[in-house]
Amino acid sequence: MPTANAVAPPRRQALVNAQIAAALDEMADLLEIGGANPFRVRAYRNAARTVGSLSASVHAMPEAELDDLPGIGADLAGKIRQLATTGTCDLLAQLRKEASPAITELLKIPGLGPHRVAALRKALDITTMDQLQRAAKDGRIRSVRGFGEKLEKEILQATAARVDQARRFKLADAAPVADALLAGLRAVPGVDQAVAAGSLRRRRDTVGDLDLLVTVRHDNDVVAQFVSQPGVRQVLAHGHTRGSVILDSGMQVDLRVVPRESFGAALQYFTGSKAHNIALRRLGQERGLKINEYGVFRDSQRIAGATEASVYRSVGLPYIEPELREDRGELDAARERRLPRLLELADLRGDLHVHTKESDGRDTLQRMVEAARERGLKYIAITEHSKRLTVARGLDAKRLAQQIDEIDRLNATLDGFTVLKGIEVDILEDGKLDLPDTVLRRLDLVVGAIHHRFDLPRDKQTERLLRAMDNKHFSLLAHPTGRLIDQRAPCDIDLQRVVRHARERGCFIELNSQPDRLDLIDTACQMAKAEGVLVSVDTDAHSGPELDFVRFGVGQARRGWLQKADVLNTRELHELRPLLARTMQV
DNA sequence: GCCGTTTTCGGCCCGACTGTTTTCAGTCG
Repeated sequence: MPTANAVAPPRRQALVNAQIAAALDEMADLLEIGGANPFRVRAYRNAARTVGSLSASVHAMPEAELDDLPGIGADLAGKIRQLATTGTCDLLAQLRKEASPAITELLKIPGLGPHRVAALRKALDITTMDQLQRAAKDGRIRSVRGFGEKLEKEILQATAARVDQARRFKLADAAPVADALLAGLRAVPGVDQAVAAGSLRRRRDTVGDLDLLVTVRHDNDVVAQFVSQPGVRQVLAHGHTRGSVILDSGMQVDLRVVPRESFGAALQYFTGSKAHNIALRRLGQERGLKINEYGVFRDSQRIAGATEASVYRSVGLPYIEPELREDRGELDAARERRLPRLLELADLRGDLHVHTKESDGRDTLQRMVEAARERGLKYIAITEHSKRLTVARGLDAKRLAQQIDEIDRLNATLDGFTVLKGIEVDILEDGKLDLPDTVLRRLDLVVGAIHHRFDLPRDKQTERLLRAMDNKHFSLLAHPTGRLIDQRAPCDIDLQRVVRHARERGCFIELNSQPDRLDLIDTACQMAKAEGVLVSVDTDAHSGPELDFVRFGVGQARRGWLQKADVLNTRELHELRPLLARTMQV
């Protein structure tokens, strides 16, 4: 993650949260390679994580407020302030001067940690990936104390295959792989339970590797079978209780085997996040308890571990949902008995962003209605693209008027289900909408979105969205940042300003459930909630089956602490209409 | 570098696996 490139000098010197976090991580890497106090290194990593998961912009925070953040004291607050305003800080500049910044890249090679990287620099003056590869080819690595032939060979392979590394997989791509592997594990004799843990269970938008957990009724060779199954490209580790492989797809899968009585402790442990677990174990420590993947222990006596709830209970806490386990305040909330009751799929009554064949969807209006009813929904909004988006056969005013009439006719035949009349109107570069008010005013809701000029500077892009919301017919801002996972970075916008403007104008913000969007992300959901703006969890479905994407949106919403009351489309239709009408009257 | 109903110093999460060793350090999750 931390690379020298991640903090390349931006146009203006100021850095946003993610860049500040990357800079802090880079300092941690450089300090670690330099042999600094490991706890000092940890302080920088903790600060990086804290800054990276903040929903508010560091840039706008006074130093005293920074100082109040957990794990950030006066010193780090000063460095963060310097990074935020000038783009660098004295320590970072000094560390980069002392060691080639490229040296942090070497930490990404499996098997190379800070000590070995430092040893290679000392013995062979290696500070870049190229130098490392050459040394491995020449057989010079093995001469360094602590290195051998095998490690040298692995380093050579890893440097050659670097393109394939550090890849993350979309949740929607990883989930079926996990399901198939789990089915295989359950078929192994002696296997009791097989479940997925890790970031998949926490419903992160992307998954770095799969963590699978198995309990066994009796001793068996489940790890041996796991590592030798078809589809495994490389075996990274193979022990009695743990196996680790890389699949042909490049995805890493880690398998852990624990006894049945440890299931809860192991599931808790391997679900993570790492930061959550560290904080939890610290709580245990304060009570004289040791928490590990086998249970909770007082001295050598085991006092909990069969269920996850028993682990949390041992430190005086209620059960914490996996999606919340990021060390973003959930432990405090648990202690104070104010954990949110998270949104559930069954809470949703409708979907406010749906396409049909009329623009770029694949199913007819009738088919989309049937698909929605089959899934227990009470309403959907048909929101085709507007005319600017010609590649999607966007509707002009005339075609939209025809669709409005068609929906009116259809609604007259429906019982217990309603089709809302909408549009996904393009927000033009100047913030105007792509269709005239004369037709927009006939709609139940106007969903607005950006589909071009993603590259505007922050001020202009933000203004563009604010102006769009100033239109009295505007209801809902769709996929607000426009990001596509692995393909397109989020637009540079001041999201907090956008959300506040939405509140003032009586508008709403979408959480788009398409697996490559998941936009808003979790921390942005938290921010919307804090600002009192309802989030609409929609699918943007382009076919009936895509309505099922909503489960990914619900996962992201749960990660954002959203409850039923925080979500617009949990409202029954009679509750929804006044909310939409209010936006239309502004 | 941070932090404190065991406070201003002395702590800071825990275990499996690997490779290079000959009892263990380093890495990883």
